[in-house]
Amino acid sequence: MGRTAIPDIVVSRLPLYLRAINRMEEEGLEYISSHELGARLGISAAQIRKDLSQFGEFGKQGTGYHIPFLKKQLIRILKVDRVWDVAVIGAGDVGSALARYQGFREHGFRVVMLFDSDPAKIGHTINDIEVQDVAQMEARITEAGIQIAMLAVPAPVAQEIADKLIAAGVRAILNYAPVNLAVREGIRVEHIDPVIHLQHMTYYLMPRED
Amino acid sequence: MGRTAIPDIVVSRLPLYLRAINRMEEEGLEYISSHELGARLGISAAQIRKDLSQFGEFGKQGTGYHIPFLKKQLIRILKVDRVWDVAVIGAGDVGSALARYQGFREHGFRVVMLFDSDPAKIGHTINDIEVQDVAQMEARITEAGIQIAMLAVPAPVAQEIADKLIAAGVRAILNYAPVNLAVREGIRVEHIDPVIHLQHMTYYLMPRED
DNA sequence: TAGATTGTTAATCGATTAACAATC
DNA sequence: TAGATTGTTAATCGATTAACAATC
Repeated sequence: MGRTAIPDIVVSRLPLYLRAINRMEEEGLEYISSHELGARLGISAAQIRKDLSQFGEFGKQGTGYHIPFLKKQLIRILKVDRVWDVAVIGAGDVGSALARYQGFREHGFRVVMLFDSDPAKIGHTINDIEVQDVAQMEARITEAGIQIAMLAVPAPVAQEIADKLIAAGVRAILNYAPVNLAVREGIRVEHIDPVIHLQHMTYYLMPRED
Repeated sequence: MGRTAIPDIVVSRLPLYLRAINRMEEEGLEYISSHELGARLGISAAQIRKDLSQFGEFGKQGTGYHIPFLKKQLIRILKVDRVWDVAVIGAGDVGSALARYQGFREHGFRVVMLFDSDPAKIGHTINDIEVQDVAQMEARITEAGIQIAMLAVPAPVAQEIADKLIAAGVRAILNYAPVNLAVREGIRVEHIDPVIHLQHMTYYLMPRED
């Protein structure tokens, strides 16, 4: 039993396909070929067909993919055909922006808790979400059964808080702190760090001569 | 002439190596082996040695890599041995957080301009950076010779503004808007979108049964 | 029907890993 | 010297692309 697992690199492209498909649906398109979708994403048509065929036969010869149908399939595959509750840790600039961001809801996510250690912030409300004391974090996340956290705390405390999140049952962490988190098998961590992206790009830039 | 170019996937790992090396230097470590560095990053020792050897011989048999020396080399290779001026477009939650972020400076970047279209924001100051009218953007970026921009504007206007940035001489865009930008050859674009990461992770999560 | 495009197989390409001589 | 670890080559592994029969 059990077909061989889908390569993670394939899974990592599905959200990009979904985002593009959403956009095309907004534009009023009804069908899209692998070629057109690939052109938008800078990916080959063959790769898109191969990726999608891992999950089923979603297209039709001659006409391509029906956009509403493909959208539905991608949403189901990525398990965002429900709303996932998310906790945000850290109510600084980044954490506040995440708590306020309106784009989560329509893509399967809802920020339901926000934690900080600063007494000046605790009790205040951001986008109708009360800032709670991080000391309560483990208990509150455990009782709510939250599986996803976004970590926007200072680098020196990120590992310690990540450990507590995992102890509380969190299994996926989107980490905004510029540190590599050590986590046990089975815990997903992804990283957002603008400096990493900028340094990647400067490799290719030429210094201005002035 | 011209050796074959370094694969981009190798370049993309260098900032991660640099971040880890910075951390180790802070911890007071002096030497690091490819094995230890790999363990921290979840990368094989062989890959680290192979990656670094693309740029020179930075290690020593028996002892590994001298941390301050390797740091210096990575900084040079990534061209962050200078300070790059960066423009931020959009003074909403994300743009403001970027303008305030203190972590850029020590890694080679400095936010020097901030633009928005909202008259209520123009003229105000965020972290000593004046919010300027986006109508002035092209002129101001051109005259300052800025090559790097972070784009934190609403999705519907992102492409249009990206086109103007490129016309103004920008060659690297860190795009926070959830759209795929179409850019000509030679322009670097990288993407930060929390929804993409969250949807990647939910693929692997099991729904709570409750 | 003719044209277009899928899903899939085989070929190609590129990246990672294993292994080890060189050497600190 | 003995032990450790590099840089590099060859082997392996996996991902991407090309090609095409099937079919809408």
